[in-house]
This record gives sequence, C-alpha cells and structure tokens, in this order.
Amino acid sequence: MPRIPVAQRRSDFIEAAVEVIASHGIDGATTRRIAEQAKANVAMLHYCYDSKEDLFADVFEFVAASYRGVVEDTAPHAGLTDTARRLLRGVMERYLESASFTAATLELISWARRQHGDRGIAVYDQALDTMRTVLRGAAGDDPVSPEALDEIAYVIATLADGFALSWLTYGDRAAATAQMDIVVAVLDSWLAARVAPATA
Amino acid sequence: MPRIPVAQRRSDFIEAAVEVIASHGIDGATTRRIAEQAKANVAMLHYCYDSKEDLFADVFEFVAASYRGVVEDTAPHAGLTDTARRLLRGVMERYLESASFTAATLELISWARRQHGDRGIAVYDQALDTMRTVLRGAAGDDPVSPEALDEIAYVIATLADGFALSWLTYGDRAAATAQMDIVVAVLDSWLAARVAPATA
Amino acid sequence: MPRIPVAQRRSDFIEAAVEVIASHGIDGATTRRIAEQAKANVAMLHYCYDSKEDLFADVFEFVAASYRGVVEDTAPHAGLTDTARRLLRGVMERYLESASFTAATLELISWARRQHGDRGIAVYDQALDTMRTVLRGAAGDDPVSPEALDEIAYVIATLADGFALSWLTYGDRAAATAQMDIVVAVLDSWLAARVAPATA
Amino acid sequence: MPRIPVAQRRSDFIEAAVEVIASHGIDGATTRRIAEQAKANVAMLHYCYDSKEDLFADVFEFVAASYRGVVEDTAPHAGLTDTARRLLRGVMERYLESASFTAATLELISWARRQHGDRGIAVYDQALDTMRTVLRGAAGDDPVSPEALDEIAYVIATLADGFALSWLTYGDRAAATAQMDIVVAVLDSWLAARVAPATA
DNA sequence: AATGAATGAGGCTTCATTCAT
DNA sequence: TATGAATGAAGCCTCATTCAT
Repeated sequence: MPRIPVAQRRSDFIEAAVEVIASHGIDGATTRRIAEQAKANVAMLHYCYDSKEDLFADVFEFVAASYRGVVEDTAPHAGLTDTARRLLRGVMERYLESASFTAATLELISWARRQHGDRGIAVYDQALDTMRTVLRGAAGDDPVSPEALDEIAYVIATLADGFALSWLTYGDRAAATAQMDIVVAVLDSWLAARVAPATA
Repeated sequence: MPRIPVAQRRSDFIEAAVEVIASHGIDGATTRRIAEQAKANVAMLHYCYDSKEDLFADVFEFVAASYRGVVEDTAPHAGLTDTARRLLRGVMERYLESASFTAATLELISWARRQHGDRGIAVYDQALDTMRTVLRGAAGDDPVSPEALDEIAYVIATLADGFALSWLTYGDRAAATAQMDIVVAVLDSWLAARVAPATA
Repeated sequence: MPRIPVAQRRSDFIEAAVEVIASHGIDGATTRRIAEQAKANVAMLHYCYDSKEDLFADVFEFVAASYRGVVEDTAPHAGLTDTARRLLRGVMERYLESASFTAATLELISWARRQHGDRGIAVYDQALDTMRTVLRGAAGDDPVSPEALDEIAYVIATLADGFALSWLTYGDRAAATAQMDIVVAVLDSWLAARVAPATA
Repeated sequence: MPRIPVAQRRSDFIEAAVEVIASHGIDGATTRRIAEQAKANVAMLHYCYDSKEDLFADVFEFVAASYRGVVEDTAPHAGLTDTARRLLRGVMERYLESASFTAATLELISWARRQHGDRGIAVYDQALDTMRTVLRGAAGDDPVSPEALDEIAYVIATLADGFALSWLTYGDRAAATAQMDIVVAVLDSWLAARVAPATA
C-alpha cells in the first residue's frame, strides 16, 4: 500500500539480502526469503531488480563499502607500523563483531570470483588501494618504497583473511580474541624486519 | 557400455565433484553437473552414492587426506624453524598446483561449517594436529612449549589460508609465486622472534 | 491465463484428486496426473498446496464432509428402525451416485491408516458419532441402551462398506441397485431381533 | 550360487511379495524390496518375471487361492444356516488372524480392479461360486432356490468385507472379536427370515 | 507502484527395467 | 543361471522469473 520510491525499495532489498545471506548462506538466499525479509513480495523484487544477480551485485558493493569504511576509519596514527597494526586489528575486530558478516563477506567473495572474476579482483584491488593510501599518509616523510607499501597491504589482507577463516570455522570468540594478538605479533615481527631497516 | 566397478566410479565422481565445486561453488555443484563431468548420468551417481551428501562426505575426506599427505610428506628437516617453513611452503605449493583444489577446499570448509559444524572443526583440528606432530618431531630435544607449537601451527594455517584466498581471487600464478616468498618471510620473522629467544 | 483465486483452484485440485485417486489408486495419484486432471501444472499445485500430503488432507476432509452430509441430511423419521434404514440407504445411494467417490473413499481410508493411523480412526469415529446422534434423536423416548446404538451404527457402517466393495468390483449399477434392497433387508431382520424386543 | 530352478524361484518371489505387500502396502512393494526379501537381486526377479505386473498377477492368484482354501475348509455341517454361519466366521477369523493378510488382500483387490477390472471380478465370482457350492452341499435335500443361495453368498461376502474394513481401520483385535459376534448375529437374523420361511 | 497467480527449468531421489559379463 | 552395472522416466518439490490486474 505505502508507495515507496524505487530507490528506497532497493536499499531495503540490499539490507534484507545481507541479513539473509548472513543467516542462510549464499545458496539459502532465495528471492522469496529476501523479499520476505524486506517485507515485500517476490514480484516487487523483480520490479526493482531485473534479476537476482543484479541485486547481488549491489549487495556486493554494499559489503565492499562497509569494508572500506573500516579501513578509512583507521585514522593515521603515530607512524607507519602503528597504523598498519591498527588497520589489521580494525579489520579483525569487524570480523569478530559479527560472524554473520564474516560469513557473508567470504561467501560473496567466492560468488564474485565465480560469476565475474573481474569484480572480485576489483574489490580486492580497491581494498588494497585504500589501505595503501592510509599507509602512505601514515608514512609521512619516511622514505618507504611503493613496493614496501604493496607488500604491507598484502600481508595485512592475508593475515586478516586467514584469521577470518579460522574464526569462522571454530566460531570460538574467546579463542579468536586471543589469536588476534598472535596475528598482530606476526605482523609486528615482519614489519620490524621489513620496514625498520629501510627507515633506519 | 564400459562396465566400471563402483569403487572406481566413486573416485571418478569425487574428482568430478572437486572440479564442479571449484567452478560452480557448493550450491552450483548439482548432481546433474557432477554426473556430466564424470561422464555418467544422474542415476549412476545414485547407484554409487545413496545421496548427494554421501558423495560430498567422500569429497571432503578426499580433500582432507590430500592436505594430510602434504603435511606428512614434509619430513622433519634440520630444526623447528626450517620444518615450519617447509610445511607452509608445502601447503602453498599444493594450492598453487591446482586452483580447483584450492577453491574446492575453501568451499567445502564453508559447507562443512554450515552442514556439520563439527566436521569442519574436525578436519581443521586434524590438520593442525598433524602439523604439531611433525613440528614436535623436528623440535627434537629443544625445549619448545606445547603452547608455542600450537601457535606455530595456527600461524602456518592462517598464512596459508590467507595466501589461498588471494591466489584464488586473482588467479595470477606468477604473482602468487612471488607472494609465497613474502608469506614465508613473514613466518620467518615471527619465528625468529617467537622461537629463537626461547631456545637461546 | 485465466487468473483464478487460490481458493477455487484448491477445490479444483481436490476434485481432480478424487478422480485420479479413484482411477489410479493412491499410489498412482501423482502430482503430475492430478495437475493434469485439474488443467494446471505441477508448479501451480505446489503454489496452492505446500505438499502433496497437504492436498490429500484436504481431499480427506472433503470426503469426510460429504459422508457427514449424507448422514445429517437423513432427518429423523418415524422411529429408530426407520431412521436406521434410511441412513444405510442414504450412504449406499451416495456410493451408487459416484463410483469415483466410492473408490476414492476406500483408498483414502487405506491411506489414512498407513500414514496417520489416528486420522483414519478419527473419520470413522466421526461418521459413527454422527450416526449415533441421529439415531438417538430418532429413538426419542424409547429406552434404547447406548450399547444398542453403538451396535446399530456399527452394523450400518459394516453393511455399507461391504456393499461398496462389491459395487466397486463389479461396477454394475443395476446389480448394485438390486443388492441395496438385500442389504436393507439384512439390516431390517437384525433390527427386528435386536431392537424390537427391547422396546416391546 | 545355488542353482535354483525357475519354478522354485518364482514361488519364492510370490511369497516374498506377499510379505512385502503386507508390511509396506502395494506402493511400498518395490522390486528391490521384494528381491531382497526373496534373497535374490533385482535382475533375477526380471529373469523370472517379465515385469512387476506379471509377478503381481501371480501374487493375486496366490492370495485368491488362500481365500478359497478357507472357504473349502469349512466342511458342510449340520444344515444350511449353520454352514453359512461357519463360512462367515471362518473368513472373519482368517482376517483376524493377520491384519497384514487382510491389508494385502484389500490392496490387491483394489489393484486388480484398477489394472484389470476383469480379474477382480473373476476372483470375486470364483469366491462366490465356491461358497455357493459349499452351501448347496449343506442344503442337502432342502428346496433352496438358486437365487436364495446367491443372496446368501452375497450377504456373507458383504458382511465379511465390511468387517474387514473396520478391523483394519481400528486395528483393535479385542473390539473386532466382539464385532464378529454381532456380524454373525446379523447373518443369523436375516437367514432366519430369508431361509426358514422357505424351508418351512 | 504493487501484487496475487502462473510457469518452465531444474533440484534430489527412486523406480522398473535392461545390458554385459 | 546369476548378478553387478547402467539408464530413462518419473517421483515430489523449489527456484527465479513473468503475466495480468
């Protein structure tokens, strides 16, 4: 009954889809369930989106933006190593915050790779780019080579992803919290060896 | 026409399933597609396996065994750190060997978590356990605490998983090969800080 | 093309199911055949009913209601014996009216017994109960024991069922019509011996 | 391994089928189950019988013969009415003996009607014929019209069938045992009115 | 803008049956 | 005679999508 503009409807569907993907997985995220969650009917969903895939593309972008948000919120602190540490910790904390979000993210990455290899790459690139920018800002006048920044971003992403997989599999928040410290320690050790000499 | 014993047919289906899971995801791994890939028909699949889930259980075991194989093949070399490095490299090389295997593995972990939380954990535990055993053998008479071994195994797994995700997303073998070295360097740095002092 | 509300579609399916059950048996009453008979497709059937069993439950209720209708339409006449006779004749006439209905009824009783023992009993009980009520009303002030009413209801049901089986097997309406008189005569003889002495 | 002649195998299958039909219903009587019960495999079944329907035809004949046996075992006693009573009671006792047999019988009757109307009729006719013969023998020199014998046989069959349905539905052996007496009483009353005057 | 009704394709599974040995 | 292997048809059900109002 309430006449809601299409734009609004779309974001409703996106949010609904995130919820459903998180709780039911990519395969369980059917149009029916998404529409239900969005308090609409299936026909309405197809009035707003030509196909389920189109909706998922938007969902993907939404999740990517959320990820970017976490990175950007990490204002450049102290120096390069400290910022890197905060970045990694920020992402892991976001994962720890919601297992559903973590699951949904991994599912979507997998989905993007299968459907459109490019899209997955684009998001990964984007995320790494954002990280690099933040890191560069933190480096300030320190002479850090672009290659070093690339590597740091890559290592942060790798550690965060690995952490996410384990946390998802075990679902043990206490253990994961302890593991966060280990992962950060790993990064620290490497940074000390990789960056310190360069800046010395 | 060719009358093939079920035992072999089963492994045909397992291999086919790995391929299909890798390319279409767990949800897209339908009986139809798997049968087609195995050059059989759907009824044949159900002649060999009572249900799709039964087949997937075997696929799961296949992947787990393969993973175990890699770890066990890493005979204890030199000392603890060297063995750890070889373990990590061995797993990553296995991933690099076959993108399908990598993708299927990740999908199956996700699937196992959703379907049978315990099973996913069991495989992870098993893998970590095997690693710990190998590492302990490598440690020899060095006084390494069990906690340290736990951490080392966890870090190896985390780094390997993170590496896998990136390699899968980009699908760029050359880049991944280069990244292997970075990941190994990360492990080395951390090991130097974590283990060396203790043994010193 | 013609957009028919689900409510009506449902009764279409019910009628179709009765026909198909009668001609193909419970096992032969597949969703395909029922949908075809109802001039719809299988998906439509599942749009109206969540499952085949749900549809069958409605078919069951339909048959039970029809049976109840016949009994209730037999307004209490004259006295007990006359009413009993009219009840029996009413049920047999309903059977004679439609062989499909008769066959479907018998199949459904069998099905209900296998699937939900209680449901089969419930309908039988319900039918007998309705009969008893009508009979009691007809008895008026006559001192008829509840046991006697139970027996009368049982005998009516037994005779009607036996009649139905024969009529179904032969499918000879003329013969069945003649047999109706025999069956009624059987009831009359027994009633005379069972009830008359008590009321005398 | 053991080389069993086809004839023997066939009767094995028939007996197995009876068991399976009794315990699983007509729909549940699959070739697999029947073969398993007969300790053979499905291919063997089709070596002995061209089709499942062929086997069922033999099963049908087997059950019919069993029914005939009951009737024939009722040696003519005393007079017509006594024999009729014993016939009815004999059949009911056979039903009471095994609910499975009762169920299988009714299922097969239904099946025969649907598949080959003629076959159902033939068996019914045969059963009635056997009854008539026995009754005629019991009547001895009494001047009982053929029409009367027909009617008596029909009433016995009708009462027995009606009894069977109720017994199957409720599955209450105690109640059914009590109902047997009622049913016999019904027959007695009617016989007294139908035959006695004629013989008087 | 909104929504019940409709549908073809495909999901997994079981069936009766046949083939090849 | 005997039996593992193979298969097409059909079982029920759910899906994404479209049509008609």
